[in-house]
Amino acid sequence: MSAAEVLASVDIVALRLNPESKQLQVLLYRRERAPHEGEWALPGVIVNGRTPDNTLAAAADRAMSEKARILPRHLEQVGTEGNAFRDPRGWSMSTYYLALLGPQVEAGSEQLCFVDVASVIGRKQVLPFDHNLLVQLACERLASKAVYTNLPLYLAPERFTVLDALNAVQACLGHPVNNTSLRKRLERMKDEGWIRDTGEKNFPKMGRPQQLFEHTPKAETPFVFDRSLLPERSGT
Amino acid sequence: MSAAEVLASVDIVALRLNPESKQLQVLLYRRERAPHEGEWALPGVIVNGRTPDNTLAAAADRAMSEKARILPRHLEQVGTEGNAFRDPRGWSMSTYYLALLGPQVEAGSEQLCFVDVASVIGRKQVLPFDHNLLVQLACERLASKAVYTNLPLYLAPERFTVLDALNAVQACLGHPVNNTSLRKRLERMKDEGWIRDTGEKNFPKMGRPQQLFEHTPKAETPFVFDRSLLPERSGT
DNA sequence: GAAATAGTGTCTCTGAGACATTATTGG
DNA sequence: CCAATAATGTCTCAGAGACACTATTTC
Repeated sequence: MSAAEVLASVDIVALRLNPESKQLQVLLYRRERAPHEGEWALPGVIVNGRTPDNTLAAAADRAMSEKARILPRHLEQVGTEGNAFRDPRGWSMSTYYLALLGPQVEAGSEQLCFVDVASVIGRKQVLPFDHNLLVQLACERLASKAVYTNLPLYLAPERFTVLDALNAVQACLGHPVNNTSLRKRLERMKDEGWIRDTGEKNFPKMGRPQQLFEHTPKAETPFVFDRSLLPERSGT
Repeated sequence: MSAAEVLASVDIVALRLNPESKQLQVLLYRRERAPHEGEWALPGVIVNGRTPDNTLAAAADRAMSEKARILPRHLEQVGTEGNAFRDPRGWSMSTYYLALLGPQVEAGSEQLCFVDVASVIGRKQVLPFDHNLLVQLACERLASKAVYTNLPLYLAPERFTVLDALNAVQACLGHPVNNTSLRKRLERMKDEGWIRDTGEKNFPKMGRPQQLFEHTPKAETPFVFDRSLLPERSGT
């Protein structure tokens, strides 16, 4: 049996919105074992018949609970990178997941930290293996889904304002989004029972108070809008 | 090294449009080895450090060329199923790809055949492992992309008519599509250089001849439309 | 009351979709 | 000429997007 096998892991790209900068950040875990012991990398677990997981999804859950100690609001498989070069131990594959966290989530441990996604994708922060690439691909998945689903709302506070939602969408897409369009989308989601107006208000330092909404997803699969928020068709 | 490893494979869900019925069909391969020797299953290859592939994508290419002996027009990774139950040999994973073929492609061998996707998804045709599920998930990926991209055109003949394109889109989506909308989409693709009017005509048995177009993709990534062909928002 | 910010209303534009009209073939 | 089918044009509708205007707070 051994001759037919390969090294496999599940890695998590867990994202949150930095409450101050409104930029996307990714959760990193300080590796306890070689290779790359002590370096910051994506949290993940090895999978095989000897680890406790019966499925890949269970392994992803275990990576979140054991390593990250955070229950994500959203978790989906993005893809699998497998090749002969990514791990010094030989041919290996990583099935990587996108996890979305609320902005109030803290690292809360010496083993964990959040770093800006931009610095990871821009290679200013270099991660071991091909983890820079995995972060980039997971963010691309998020961006493409943010165009036509409510996925960004999983990054907003539990009770959110229109501005919170706008910040989340813009962080995912990487470009500014029309305020009116977003309001109409929220209005539609409210009509369909996906968000609720709590009736309460948030009182900023200045200006009119903001309505507080609550995200009440009706299904595992995200809410789908039938038109996109694509920036513009550039004459490619 | 052996204790940390797992059985991994790449499997291909290769689809074509049946030229007569205009229904989606999936390519099957008669298994040469146990388990499930002699049964019809998805074509695939084992991956590990001893097989000749340096990457998963290379393994997918090898599965197409060695087993299916067909060069697909489009090939993309859909996901990875991994668990303790899907293979009698133990914990295993399959990274599965969606491949799109032209309608003129024939099985051309005793080892290969095409069967209707509907009978696979409906479990009238039972495949080994979890291959029924893999076919279903790949078709769902195709359907969701057909809503807002040109992916169905990879299933149409090289020189296609509007009706060919319509049949392809409808087969992917599983519901009827507005003729005017599709025409406008083709018009837009023509303006952007993604399809070309050959100037030639197809002469059916009766009626006005049909313009013949040619698909001339400008990139690996599909053409993206900014509104969907979703059937209607049902009051969920 | 002024500044600041949130929320509403209105208008335009684009593309989906329904449908009528015109065009081009074979019999 | 008629049947059959393709191609074109017209109108409606919904949602993105721009922007003016109104509302509600703090200082």
